[in-house]
Amino acid sequence: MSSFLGTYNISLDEKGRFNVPAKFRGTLEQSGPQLVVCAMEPFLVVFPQKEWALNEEKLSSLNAFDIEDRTRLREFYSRATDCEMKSGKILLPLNLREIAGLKKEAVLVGMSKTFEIWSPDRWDKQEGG
Amino acid sequence: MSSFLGTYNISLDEKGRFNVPAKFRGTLEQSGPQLVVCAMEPFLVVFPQKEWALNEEKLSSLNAFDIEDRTRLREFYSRATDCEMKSGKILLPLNLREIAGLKKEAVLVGMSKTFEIWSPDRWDKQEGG
DNA sequence: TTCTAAAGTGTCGCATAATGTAACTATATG
DNA sequence: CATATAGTTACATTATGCGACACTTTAGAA
Repeated sequence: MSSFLGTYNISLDEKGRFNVPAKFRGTLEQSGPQLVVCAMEPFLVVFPQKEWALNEEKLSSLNAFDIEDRTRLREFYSRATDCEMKSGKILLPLNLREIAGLKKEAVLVGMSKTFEIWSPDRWDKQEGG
Repeated sequence: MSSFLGTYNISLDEKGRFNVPAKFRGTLEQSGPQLVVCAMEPFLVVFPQKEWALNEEKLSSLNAFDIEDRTRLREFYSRATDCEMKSGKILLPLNLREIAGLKKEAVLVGMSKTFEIWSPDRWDKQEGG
């Protein structure tokens, strides 16, 4: 077990926090409350700490002194935020909510090792299309 | 979690200091308050002491008798300044502020092991483009 | 040296944002 | 229905960012 599966409709409070669904909570707690949220264009991706570390390893092959490589690294890191689950909740920073077009409602989508956060209308669009 | 992530809008005081965001502060404190700030053309890069040392190692593989290598080394070292975080703040020397076009506002961009400092307009330009 | 201006440093308080707690509502389970 | 669990809202508490100000140090001129 312990992988993120399924789709959940959740709501954000006025500060941008949401309750982690009970089934996700168990999976998250296995790797500690630390996690990284990263904007990937139309949606957000939540990485548990370990999973993020694996990603960083892949990125470490890029050369920080090469302009193009550095730009790619920047795109990735600049839109990431480390946060943690506290009292069963995760706070999404304002800038990430804006990038993802999140207001009051959101859709969580399990992706096995990670899960995604969509705005409901974007989700419906890509579901329908 | 000890890596620099995310984007922060910060402001410089009249002396050119800025408050290090709380999340960066923890990461910085792990390697001591000592750090090196280095100009990399349109922006500045802040290296914690340890990370700077690793970089020096890499650069030491360059050949000091090769003109091009030597030029790269010179570019790198000549525009670096060592400074430190004091009372949670970092003072950016005037010459570096001028190189980066910094006035009152700035954008901090996490790059995992280091972070960058941009002037807001340059940052918007490279984001949009 | 002494004076003066400029640059660097520490601290405090306020406004705002982040966080924890608890109460309340909804949904599921038997 | 009664109970338990999950989800939501609201409010109290705490932390953070930032400006203001005072003090210290440095550098140069007289």
